[in-house]
Amino acid sequence: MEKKIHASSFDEIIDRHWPLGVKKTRQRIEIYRVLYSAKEPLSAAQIFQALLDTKSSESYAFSTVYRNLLAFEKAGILVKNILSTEDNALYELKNETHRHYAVCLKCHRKFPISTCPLHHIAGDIEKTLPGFKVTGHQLEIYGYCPDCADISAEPAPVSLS
Amino acid sequence: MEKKIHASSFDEIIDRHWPLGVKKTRQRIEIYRVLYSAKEPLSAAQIFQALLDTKSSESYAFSTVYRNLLAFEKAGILVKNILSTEDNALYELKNETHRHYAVCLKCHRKFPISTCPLHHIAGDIEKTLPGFKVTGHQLEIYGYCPDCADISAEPAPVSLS
DNA sequence: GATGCAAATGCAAACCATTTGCATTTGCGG
DNA sequence: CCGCAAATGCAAATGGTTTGCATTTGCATC
Repeated sequence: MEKKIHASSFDEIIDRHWPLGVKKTRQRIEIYRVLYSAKEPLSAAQIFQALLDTKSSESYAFSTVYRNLLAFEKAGILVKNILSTEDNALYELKNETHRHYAVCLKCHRKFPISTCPLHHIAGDIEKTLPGFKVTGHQLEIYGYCPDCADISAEPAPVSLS
Repeated sequence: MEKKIHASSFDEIIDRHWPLGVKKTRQRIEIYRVLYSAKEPLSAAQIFQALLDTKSSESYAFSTVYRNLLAFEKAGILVKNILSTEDNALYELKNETHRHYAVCLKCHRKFPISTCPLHHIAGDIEKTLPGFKVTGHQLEIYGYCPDCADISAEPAPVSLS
């Protein structure tokens, strides 16, 4: 595009990624901004809080956050995760590289892992479930992160798997 | 009561699998029985209903089901799953072989798949997150089962991944 | 067997993330 | 600049899960 002397970074990003058929509102843009700058999946509450923090002068409703997360999900630019360790859903933009996380059962931090094992199972599914059309998947690894593994006083591991 | 000659199958199973330190109550045994005879992960509501169906003469409280599912989980004989497609948790006994499921986004049926890809990633995690102690994992495949894939009128796929 | 006490149960109310109804505002095509 | 469908804010509803408390029950002990 002819643009660009240095041209605004975020507006361009928005323009490049904004899903077709989704109306651009102030609230949606801010929610997108929060998600975009997040380093890990966020809960609706975290997103709502972030909105208040950065633009405390403007108003936001919790329901708007939920409705727009759903809109983003339907538009295909967002993934909703539900982890066994959390009692609420986590949301993450989908544009960039596909990732899974290792979740610490103690501190609840999420560490991205680089590999995705879908290829390894795809063939098997073809065989075991002929006709099943795979559209997505979810994987989490549970355990204890280096920081929490040391302190051996682990409270009732509740080992999954 | 006096033992049988033919020694009942289920009592033996119970005895063999019952976790140490968990008090045996009528309700817990019945909950175990329901889980044991289930062919797929069940919700708390399904378990509760099954209790009423089989032993309608006796009383059961919803809270007892939840409390005992938690007790079983802590005792390490049960896994709690939260799928993105369901709005409630699903529970499954852990004794038998470790399994994952392919979940149909339309009819919500769960089809067990035979492979578990953990081995494939274990090495990678060692490398990427040295010191992370893996204790478990969760994986689901989403898509459309043969029955639902045919009927092409798929409502808003909401593709995960 | 009978007894006692901690643990388990039933019931109802509390919780809390998420959803929904409705009146008002806003984006955006004409 | 207008008009209307779509989006928002607010508050109330929803629904799965948890919790407080009085009562019952498993089980170890006598």
